[in-house]
Amino acid sequence: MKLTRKKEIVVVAAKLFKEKGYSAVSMRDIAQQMDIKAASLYNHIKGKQEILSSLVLHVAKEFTNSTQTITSQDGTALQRLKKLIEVHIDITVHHADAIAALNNDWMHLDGQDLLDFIAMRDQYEENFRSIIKQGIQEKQIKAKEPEVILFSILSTLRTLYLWNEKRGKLEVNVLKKELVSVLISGIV
Amino acid sequence: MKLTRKKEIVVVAAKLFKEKGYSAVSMRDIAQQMDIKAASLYNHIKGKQEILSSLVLHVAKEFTNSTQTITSQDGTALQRLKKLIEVHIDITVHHADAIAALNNDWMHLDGQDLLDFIAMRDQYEENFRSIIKQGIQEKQIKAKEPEVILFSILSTLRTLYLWNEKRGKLEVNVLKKELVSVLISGIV
DNA sequence: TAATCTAACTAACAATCGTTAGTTTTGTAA
DNA sequence: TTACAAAACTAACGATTGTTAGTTAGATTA
Repeated sequence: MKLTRKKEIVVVAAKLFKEKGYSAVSMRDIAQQMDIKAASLYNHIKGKQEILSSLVLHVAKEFTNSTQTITSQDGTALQRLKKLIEVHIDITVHHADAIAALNNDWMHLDGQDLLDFIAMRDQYEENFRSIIKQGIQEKQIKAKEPEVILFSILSTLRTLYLWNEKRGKLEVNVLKKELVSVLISGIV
Repeated sequence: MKLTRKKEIVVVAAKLFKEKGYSAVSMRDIAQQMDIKAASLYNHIKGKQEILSSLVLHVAKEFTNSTQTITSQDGTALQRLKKLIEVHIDITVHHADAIAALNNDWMHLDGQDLLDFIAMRDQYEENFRSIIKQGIQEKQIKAKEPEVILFSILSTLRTLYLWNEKRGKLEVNVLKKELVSVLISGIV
């Protein structure tokens, strides 16, 4: 497998992107972190853009697939919502750095990659929205503004990558249970 | 007042920073948006860093002051929490672009500005945390992991600047009421 | 009118950017 | 040992970066 070295670059780059953003990280920064020279990176990747798109599109696909699966399976809206939150937590825990790029650096994708990303993002959001609307229709969810509910839950899930570091001793299953409870039942 | 032109630069820059991030926006980009040349910007500002720090520190102070006021006034934890959410919405609506920089570009501050920002951010978070702990102690808030509650509410508020655009016809007072309800009482 | 100030300009700087070309080292298989 | 491929290297490129110096046009003040 030639994948080893390339993936290593992507992983190292992701960590740097998370701290300073795509534009503020130079190829020389990435190379230095790997104890090689910048030019050597080009033995393994086509360019800086490829690092970003590997990173972002891969995890975006994971989100889209998971969400699609949940939407296609049957279950009540709340069951689906719970599953959605749990899946989101799982992906976040395993790809925290990539999610930073997905949240903050997607606009630096170009050409078809950018279009693909936006399409996936829209589809993901639409799936989420339909579950909430289903819940309101079935009267499982209190009929508030669906967009406010969508926004609140999605914001929390998307920012989770930042808090996962501080999660500390909080075990993943505990986090899932707590977060599902807070997001669905509130805090009072 | 000589402030006029400088503030204009800061406002224009904020809008660009919001879309591409601080590092991806050049002085020439900012100048072009104002129909002048990059060098002319330096008649009004010391440099790129000053734009960022004006932007970020100003709104950071506003958050810190508001939070400090709420914490020092008396009231139940839930009353304070509600007030906190409302204040956050007000500031967001009036300074959406600055908040983008505060969320995404603060790490590009340097020297004392960076230290000041981090201090304010920590203080803000600590005030928030103490209100939640107060609520748990007074049994107004269900005793879950306080950090999970803090994280959930703060994430939603901090990302609000992104959704404010799409808010559309949703009036500010409606948004306040809905968001307070969703964040505190949940959605079921 | 003359002097001053404001805010724009042109031109250029040193540094850094992503990237390419060509070369050398290193590890593995015949 | 020889041959080959993988992966590193040096050197350099054209473009862009933030910024400075010196100048000029237009408005305000003395």
